[in-house]
Amino acid sequence: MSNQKILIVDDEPDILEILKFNLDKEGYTTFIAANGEEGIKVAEEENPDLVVLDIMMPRMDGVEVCRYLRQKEKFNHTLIAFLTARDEDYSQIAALEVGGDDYITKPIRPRVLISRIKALLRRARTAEAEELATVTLGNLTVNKERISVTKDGQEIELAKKEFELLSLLISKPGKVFSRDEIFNKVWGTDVIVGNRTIDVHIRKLREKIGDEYIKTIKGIGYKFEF
Amino acid sequence: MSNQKILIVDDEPDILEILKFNLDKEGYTTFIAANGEEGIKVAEEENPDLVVLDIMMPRMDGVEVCRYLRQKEKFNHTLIAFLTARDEDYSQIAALEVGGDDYITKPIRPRVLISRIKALLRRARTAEAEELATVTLGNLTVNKERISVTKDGQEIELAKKEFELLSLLISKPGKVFSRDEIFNKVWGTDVIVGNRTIDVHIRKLREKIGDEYIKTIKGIGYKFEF
DNA sequence: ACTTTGAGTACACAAATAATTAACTTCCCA
DNA sequence: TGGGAAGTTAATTATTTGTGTACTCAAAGT
Repeated sequence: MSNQKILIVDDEPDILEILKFNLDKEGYTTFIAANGEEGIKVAEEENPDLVVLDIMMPRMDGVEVCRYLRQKEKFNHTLIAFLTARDEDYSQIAALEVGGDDYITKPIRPRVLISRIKALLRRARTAEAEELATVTLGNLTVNKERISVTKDGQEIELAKKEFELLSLLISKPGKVFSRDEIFNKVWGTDVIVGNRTIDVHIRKLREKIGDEYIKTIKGIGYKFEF
Repeated sequence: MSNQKILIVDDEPDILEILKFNLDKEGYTTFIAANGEEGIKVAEEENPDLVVLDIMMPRMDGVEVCRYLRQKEKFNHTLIAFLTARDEDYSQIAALEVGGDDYITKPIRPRVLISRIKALLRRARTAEAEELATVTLGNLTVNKERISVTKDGQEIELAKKEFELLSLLISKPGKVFSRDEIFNKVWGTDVIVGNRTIDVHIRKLREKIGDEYIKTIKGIGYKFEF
């Protein structure tokens, strides 16, 4: 999962060079741009995972570039880090207001920069992995990795069968699962249980997450509905 | 881990002599060079841990030397400190841009210089190794290199298996690790142990670090939660 | 070489919690 | 309105985990 793309935008060639050199060496694919407009152009083309923006640039400064990028759907998950001279209080505030993920003060120490960048990307990567293991329907969130269900931010504890049952139903919201189907998927074909068993589990689920989600289709089965 | 090598590059023989004298006395192995080219030559030969570079030197100045060194893979982890006359603002900026780790203003006070250098070397030694090997969650800190766990600053001694188990769980806080997963990751696939073994280790861990961190997900496994 | 110590594991039983069943009741809808 | 399907509840059973104790083995200390 390496080979992540980083775009650096700065008007000082020296800095561009140093950063690119260091980041390339760390195994990242690095792009550079000497001003805001060019930065946006490259970003559009390359879809970097991280954009490092100098705040102070002639014509179009970093904050503006950031604002532009943040506006676009496709840069929603792009990380943005600002480079700012120490004590430029205003810049830092503006930078964070406009949706920056980090700011790094100049003078730059390559070593520090690298570790900051690594941390940023690492955090983003785990956050993303989490997102993938997660299904959200309305105010209910099911996380298969944590084996947990959250309702309005409140964690709800479910027993194993309850969780499996809910996972099944929520995997295709709106679809009606017949009792047989539920038996096969949750209990497996070789276990035989009484026919009230499902009901009891459904009831426990409803007790915990609320009655409004699981709907009974009489004579057929159940469906999850938001 | 003492006996670190320091290279000093300066065109003033007096300074070289004073610095070498002081650094030798501190137990460092000190090399000297009177100009940029020589500095590079010695650096290539001796692979010093720290290079102290005078910025103002005839022919090849400190910044150029630094740039050259930084370009080379083998000097990646070499610390570079600049010597600069006070108020040479430009130099300081260029120096740090080019990848310097510190700059020290002249006139030099040996005592101050030594402590700066010590601090630099200490930071480099610890920061780099430690930073990557350390995970902190709430008031628990796990250091994979030192195989130690700290709770509220108090070190807790863990046996190897206990430590491995904790490391695994803490590597993805919140994620539930199934018993199988734990067996595979901690014990390996080729060892077969009784099925109460995990429990016993979990209990010992909880005994040592407190019950509030490791949560049982019945029927599935365990997770670390802060 | 002999003891001591402690990690790691196994085992047996207790405790906790989950799953299932049984016995009802209630709810739809023909 | 009557009968089957689903809901409810408590009781029962099954499963899983926790815990004390004991054994083995290897490392450390003497």
